[in-house]
Amino acid sequence: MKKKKDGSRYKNYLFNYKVWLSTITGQGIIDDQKYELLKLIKERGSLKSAVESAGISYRKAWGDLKFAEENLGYQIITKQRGGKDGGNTILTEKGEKLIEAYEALQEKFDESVEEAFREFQRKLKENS
Amino acid sequence: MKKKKDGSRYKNYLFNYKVWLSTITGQGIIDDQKYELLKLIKERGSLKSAVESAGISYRKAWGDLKFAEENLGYQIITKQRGGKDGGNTILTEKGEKLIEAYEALQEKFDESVEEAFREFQRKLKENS
DNA sequence: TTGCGTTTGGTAAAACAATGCATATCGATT
DNA sequence: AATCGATATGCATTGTTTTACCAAACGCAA
Repeated sequence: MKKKKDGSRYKNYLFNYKVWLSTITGQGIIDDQKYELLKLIKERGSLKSAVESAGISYRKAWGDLKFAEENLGYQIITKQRGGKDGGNTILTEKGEKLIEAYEALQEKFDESVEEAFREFQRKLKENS
Repeated sequence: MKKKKDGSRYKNYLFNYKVWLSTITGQGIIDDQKYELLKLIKERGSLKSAVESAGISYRKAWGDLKFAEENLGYQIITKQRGGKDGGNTILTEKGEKLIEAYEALQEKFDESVEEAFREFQRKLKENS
């Protein structure tokens, strides 16, 4: 337990949650990291640029996206090799829908998290 | 997309979520696995017996519990070495409170998950 | 037709996490 | 005091995940 400057106290830990899609065997398909990656692809137009901005390896991001598409059963990005800029990657309609839906999902969870956490804290302190 | 015997269709992926406590640097303190471990300790009275039942290594479970206590700032178990049975591990009051509160947390989340997932699916299919 | 920058994809290395093993400690019971 | 079974903990080994590196394919533009 630490004390902040304003005198209020807070536990030295954080409350976390995560929502994601996986295969039936548990391998991740879409999670927060991939959502961020897709957003970067959308705003930058290339996977290379996106991973550099996100600070993750191209190899992994590329493999993850491939795996995600294989398991979702549809394309979320369209990729082009060659051309004046060397190539590019953009989101498909479905890709856009996916990040929108995922975003809404996160928000929905966020709403209940605050309350759930408070209830958790309160329950912990019950007559102790 | 697969088709079930009754003709209904379902996506070939699962919806997952997880809630847990972590340090401010992201290291896990209490999650579902540790919750299960604590429940086993409660019903079996020893860490050794609990890990054998859970199928995880004693080394890790022991380290995890130590880390959890250090970061929560209080004891969740009391351990005894020696004695007629060689030793034992039981939950403290606070340990009991913790698993109760965590359980309630899970339940609270479970409630909203179903609905959130349905909404997610619906949103994905919007005019597509 | 050569160059450029990106996607594609294989593979080795590195980083990280979990397990196994060994050994010590403890304390009620015999 | 000797025993016994569980806790305590360091360290080597194994296992898994991520990164690094490389070479090739691609196609527009100069």
